[in-house]
Amino acid sequence: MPKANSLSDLARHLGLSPATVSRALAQHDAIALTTRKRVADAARELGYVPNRAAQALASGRSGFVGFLLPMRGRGLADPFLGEFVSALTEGFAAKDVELLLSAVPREGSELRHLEHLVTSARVDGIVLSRIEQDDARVALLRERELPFVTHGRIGPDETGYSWLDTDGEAAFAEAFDLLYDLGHRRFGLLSIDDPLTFRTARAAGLRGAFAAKGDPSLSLRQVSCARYDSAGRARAIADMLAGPDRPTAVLAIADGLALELMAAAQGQGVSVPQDISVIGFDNIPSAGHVTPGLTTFDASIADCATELSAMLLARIAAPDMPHESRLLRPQLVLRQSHGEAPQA
Amino acid sequence: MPKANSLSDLARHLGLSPATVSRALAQHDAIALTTRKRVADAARELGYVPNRAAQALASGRSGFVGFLLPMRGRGLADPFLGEFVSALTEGFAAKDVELLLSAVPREGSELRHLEHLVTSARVDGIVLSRIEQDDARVALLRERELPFVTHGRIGPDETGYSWLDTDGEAAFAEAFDLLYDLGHRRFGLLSIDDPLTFRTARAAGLRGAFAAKGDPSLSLRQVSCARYDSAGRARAIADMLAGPDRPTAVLAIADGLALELMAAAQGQGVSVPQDISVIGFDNIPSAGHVTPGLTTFDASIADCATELSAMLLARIAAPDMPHESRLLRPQLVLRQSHGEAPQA
DNA sequence: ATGCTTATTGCAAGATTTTTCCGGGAATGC
DNA sequence: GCATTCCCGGAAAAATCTTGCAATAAGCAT
Repeated sequence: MPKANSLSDLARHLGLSPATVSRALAQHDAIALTTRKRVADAARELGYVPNRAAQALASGRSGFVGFLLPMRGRGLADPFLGEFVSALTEGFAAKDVELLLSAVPREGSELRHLEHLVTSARVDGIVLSRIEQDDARVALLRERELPFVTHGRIGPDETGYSWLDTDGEAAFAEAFDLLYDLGHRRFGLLSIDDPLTFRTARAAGLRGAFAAKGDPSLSLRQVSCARYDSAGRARAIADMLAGPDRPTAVLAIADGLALELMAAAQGQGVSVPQDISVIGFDNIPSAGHVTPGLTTFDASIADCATELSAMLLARIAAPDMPHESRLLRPQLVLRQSHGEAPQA
Repeated sequence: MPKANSLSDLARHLGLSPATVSRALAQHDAIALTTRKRVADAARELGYVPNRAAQALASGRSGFVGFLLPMRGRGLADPFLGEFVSALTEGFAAKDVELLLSAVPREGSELRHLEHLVTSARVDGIVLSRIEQDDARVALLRERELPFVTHGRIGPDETGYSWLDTDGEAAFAEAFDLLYDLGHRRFGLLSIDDPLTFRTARAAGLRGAFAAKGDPSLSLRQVSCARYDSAGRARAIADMLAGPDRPTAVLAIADGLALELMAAAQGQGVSVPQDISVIGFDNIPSAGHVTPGLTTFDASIADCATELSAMLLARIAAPDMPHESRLLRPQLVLRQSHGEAPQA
C-alpha cells in the first residue's frame, strides 16, 4: 500500500488538482458528492493526514486554543486543574481543536507572555482564568480581537466579552443565612490578598446578607493572606481563631484555607462544628475526606470547562456574534463542618 | 511606533534580507555579532514575533509536544493530572516548547488517534503514560521514529526507548517487610484489572518479598477490579474484607482504592489500623486528609514530569543518542493507617 | 445550432518562514 | 600585488495547504 504524505501526492494519485482535493476533504459543496467520497476513500486508504502547520499557515487558523498556566512550583497547582483541562480538552476535541498549555514564567509579565502567544498566531482563541480587577489581559485580547472567554468576570455586569462565572455572591449569602439561622452571630471571613475578583464577589455576598439582617448583635472578623505563602496562611488562621470573642462561624474563600483552618482549630482544642462552624468553597476531593466532612459549595468545575469550550468555539466560528455570559449557581454540599452556634 | 508583523517587514526595515534576519534571530554564527544585536533590538522594538505555523512548516519542527488525555467523564481525571501537566509544561517552557493536550475519544482507538497526531506533524515529541503490556503505541512511535518518552515501562529491562518509572516493585516489597515485621501474616493485594504494567510490577514486588520469607503461615488474598467502575470496586473491596480470615494488612495498588477500602472497613466496624492495616500508593492530597492518615508511597509526580520533559527535549535535540532510563524509588510516607497485627 | 446557466474542477497566487547555494568583499600570506 | 581563505549576506527554492478567480463541461431553452 503506497503512502500519500502530502496533498499533491494524494491529488496526483487521484488525477485531481490539489485544490479540488483540499476542498473535497473540507466538504465544500462546490465539489461533487461523488468526488468527495472518492477523495475521502483514497485519503483513508493511503493514510493521508493533512499537515497542521501548512493548514495553519494557509488558512490563518491554527486549530489550537491556548490556556495560560502560571508556574508556581511543586504542589501548588490548583487542585482542580486536572479536571478543568480535561473537560476543556474534551470540549474542544469535538471540533478537532486542541488545547495548548503555555507556561507563564515565574517572574516576568504574564501580559507580555500572552501578547507573544497571540502575535505568534499559535492559537485561535484563549481561555482566561484567574480574572483580576482591571485585568489587562482582557483589555489586550479585546484590542487584538482574538476570540477569548473568561472563567470569572471583572465586574458584575460585563458585556464587553464572553464570560462564565460561578455566583460566589449568592453562595456566600446563602451560607451566611444558613449559619445565621443556626444561631451564629459572630462571623469570620477568611480571604486572600490577591486581587482576584471572585474574592470581592464572595465577600460582597456575605456583607450584603449580613447588612440585610440589620442585627446589631452581628459581628464580622475579616482576615486575609497571600495565597501561596504558607506562613502567611498560618498567621491569618491564627488571627481568625484568636481571642475569647473569636467567630463561631467562618466562611473561607476556598477549601484549601477551610481545611487548614479546621486543622488549626482542632489542633488547639477548638472542635468543629461544636465550637466553630466552617464552610468552604470549591468542593475539592479532600473536602469529602476530612473528618468532619467540610460543608462547601460545588462549583462543578468540569461543567464550567465544558461550557467555556463551547462558548469559545462559537466565538471562533463567528467572532462578531454578541457576547454571551453565564452565571452558574454553585451547589451547597452539606457535610459535617457546620452546626448550631455554641451556647454563649 | 511601527509594527513588523512578518520577517520581511523586519528585514526591509533593517535593510537586510529575510534570510539574514532569520539567521540572526536564530543566533547562527555565520552572522556577525553586531548584526545579530541590531536585529534583536529591532525585533523587540517593532514587536516582531515569528509566526509559529510558518516556522513549523519551513523547519519541520512544530515546537509542540503532545500528551494524550483519555476521556472518561466527570470526576474521573487522574488526581495528579494537574500536577503532572503543570510540571511538564514548565519543563518544556525552558526550551520554548509547549504542551499540546490531545483528547483521546471515549470510544475509538487510541492508537489511531496517536497515529493521526504523529502524521499531522503537529508535535515534535510525545509523552506517553499508562503503559500497558505489549503497548502498541510504543511500537508505533519507534517505527515512526518520533521522539518520545514514557512514564512507566513495559518490562523490567527495556532498552529500546527512553523511560522513567517509579520502582513499584521495591516499594511493595518494602511495604510487605514493614507489615511483616509488625506481625502481619494474612495479606491482601487490592489491584486493578487493566493491563497497566505498574500493576504487574507492584504485585511482583509483593509476591517476591512474600516468597522470600518462606513462612508457611503467610497467606495472600488477591482481589482486583476495573478501575473506573465504582460498583466493581465496591464488590472487590467487599470481597477483600469478607470472612473471618480476612487479611490484617492490605496493600492497595493506588490511593483511591486504599481510601475506599478504609471507608468500607470503618463502615462495617473494622477499624484502621487496629483491625486492619492499609498501605496505598501515590500520596494523593486526600491521603493526608483522611482519618487516620493513609500510609502510602510518594512517587513525586512533579519530579517525574520535570525529568521526563528534560529527557524528551534531549531526545528531540539529538534523536540518535542512546536511550536513557530512570528508575525512581518512591518514598514511604508513614501515617496512621498501618500498625501492629491484631492478636489472633 | 446558439447562447445562457449551473455545476465542477483547475490554476496560480498567496500564507511566512527556513535553508541551501552562491557571489562578493575583506583579510591574510607570500 | 596576487592568489587564497574566510565571512557575511543575498536570491531563490522549499515546506504544504487554502482560496479567489478562471475555465471547462454539461444541461437546457430558444
